[in-house]
Amino acid sequence: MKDVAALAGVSLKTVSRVVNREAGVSEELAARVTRAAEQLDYRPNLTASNLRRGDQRTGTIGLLVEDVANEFFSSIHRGVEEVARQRGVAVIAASLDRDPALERDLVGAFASRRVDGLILAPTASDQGYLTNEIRSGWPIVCIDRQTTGVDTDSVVTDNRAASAAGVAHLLAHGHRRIGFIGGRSKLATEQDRHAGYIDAMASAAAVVRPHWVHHGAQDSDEAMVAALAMLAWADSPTAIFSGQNLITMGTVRALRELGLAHRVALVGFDDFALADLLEPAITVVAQDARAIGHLAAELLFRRMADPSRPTATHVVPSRLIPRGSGEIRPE
Amino acid sequence: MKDVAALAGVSLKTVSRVVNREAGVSEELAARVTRAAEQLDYRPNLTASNLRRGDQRTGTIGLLVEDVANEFFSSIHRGVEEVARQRGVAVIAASLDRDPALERDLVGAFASRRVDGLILAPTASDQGYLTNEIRSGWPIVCIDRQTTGVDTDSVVTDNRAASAAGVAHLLAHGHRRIGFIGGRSKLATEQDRHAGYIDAMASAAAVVRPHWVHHGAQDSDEAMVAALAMLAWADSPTAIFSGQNLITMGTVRALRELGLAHRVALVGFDDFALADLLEPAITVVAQDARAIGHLAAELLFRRMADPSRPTATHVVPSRLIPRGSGEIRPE
DNA sequence: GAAATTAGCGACAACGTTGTCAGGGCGATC
DNA sequence: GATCGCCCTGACAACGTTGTCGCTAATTTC
Repeated sequence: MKDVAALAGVSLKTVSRVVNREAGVSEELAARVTRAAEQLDYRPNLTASNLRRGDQRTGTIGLLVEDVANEFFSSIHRGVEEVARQRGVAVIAASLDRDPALERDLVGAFASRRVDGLILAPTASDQGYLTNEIRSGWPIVCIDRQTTGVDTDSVVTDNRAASAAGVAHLLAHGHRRIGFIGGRSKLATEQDRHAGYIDAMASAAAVVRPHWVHHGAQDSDEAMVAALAMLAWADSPTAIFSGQNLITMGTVRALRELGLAHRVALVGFDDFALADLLEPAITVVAQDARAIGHLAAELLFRRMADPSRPTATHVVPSRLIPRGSGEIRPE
Repeated sequence: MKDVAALAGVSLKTVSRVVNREAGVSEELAARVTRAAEQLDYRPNLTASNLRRGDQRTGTIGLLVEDVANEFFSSIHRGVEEVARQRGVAVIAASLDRDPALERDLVGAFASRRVDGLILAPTASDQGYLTNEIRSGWPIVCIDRQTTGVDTDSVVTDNRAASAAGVAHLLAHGHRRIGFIGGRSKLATEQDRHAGYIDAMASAAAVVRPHWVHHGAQDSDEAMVAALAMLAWADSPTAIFSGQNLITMGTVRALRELGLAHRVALVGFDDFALADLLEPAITVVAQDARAIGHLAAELLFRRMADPSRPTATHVVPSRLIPRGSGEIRPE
């Protein structure tokens, strides 16, 4: 900028005015400055600008999710990005890998970077460490799971009801022996989905045997192993409800391996690409990930504009998409 | 920081020293400062720090890809993130949606943010606009496609050879009438994959009819329409080679719809989740997206450390994974 | 015991930008 | 012809840090 000012023969401030399109610069001067800037290939330094500017905005928001490569979260990312782009705001994303310590570290790192706001899919069991940040007015929106211990805006699915609906669908097709395969049981989403399963089973007066329930499947492979084990019992389930997209995929693998894909029913939480092309096609309880991203970002910007507005929890609808695997009847 | 200094009764510089763990502060003082910082919930301002620091590093790198929600690119993102995290560097990602104007805009935006380096999957047909940035020493690594018009490090697949191998696989299984469905023909990747198709056909002296070749499928749906049209001809192809993951999915849909999934062979470029669970399972020419992300990030950091090193193009291997759809023989 | 070294700390300037305010020029008004 | 007001423009300080250097007091060295 100094160089531009020198080349155009004007003061720093005038260059600043031209760059920011402020009123009050004669056309002639503005043209001269613009020419000089182009000639020197000048790029304004946004970080310095943000430092000096009153509002302290960095034009950056943070997004912390379980894994940016997971279809569900990458779709959320996309949704967030779309809203942010309209406002010229950049998105920094990172993966937490269900590691609570990492969550705290990355939140700290984002705070140091002064991101203007944070969209967080919490993985730690308690977000008490956020208390100070929130009190200081740092805008935070939680997605997928709610925070515990602090009060933030959040965008969630009614996991319990959605899960109960999925299980009820299986019950309605005549199943009584229904298994549940879930992820890390410390996560609230996980617990809610399990609770929904229990709810549905209870309201149908269906018995739940311990070996029909598996918690803690971390990925597709672990889910497959769990499903294989579950299906090895003499009184094995005639239907399975799986708590998450990767788990559903693992379960499909297990059913295939055992040649049971057309005999054991399956309903999965979360939709995924190609679910409709599998044989049988997979019935799922679907969340609209991109819409979640949109909404979360909108809420974040609304809170940034007005930090004092009361926090709210938005429950986005989920819907059951029957495709075949969930409509298999018990033999 | 001022407040911390005041509370601890020391100078700003001392606080700075403690925060950065510089030597030369007595234990007692350091403890006092640390306590004060905690009490005030102080977070260092990284942007100010970077501004002042000599090296002008923001601890941020940019990643520009076609779509962060596309499995191929989100896996790359993940790979980049893993390398960046080790160094305490954050990743800003954005989607270009194959829009050249957007590419220029976002590159400019990232330049203004002073990201320390850029990983770019080019979508514009010419990156001449980058000349100045590169000359000024801005580290850039290109992935997926090479830049044209400027000289950068790049990480690419040998699209032409890989594509030829895929088509040769079909030829080896007795096919002569092989179709090609590709994406936007302006993209270099696209052209190379098409060229590979032509190469393989030519070296087998197989005829290529114009209506067996479709360019410009932008998404899964368009690919499906193209495949349906292609398969409607009297001399329709007995096998199809598809140029990208979304296109493969659309083609699968078309084959299903026509009841040809087990009669028309299919080999796709790019692997995707569940490809092995489809019926038939889909034979693909697979790139290791995460490895591409790793390598690109490593190269970027190497260039950041030594801007003068000569640029190089790294060709990552791709491999053909036979799964069933590519081994169907013509009737 | 004096000189030299070292450890510990602070004052000040600077990074690249913008907000504030003051000043110069010029036409309009009385 | 003096005064007022307006339009441009520039000087300066400030944003939150850290690099440089200088100062004091304690420790070591001869």
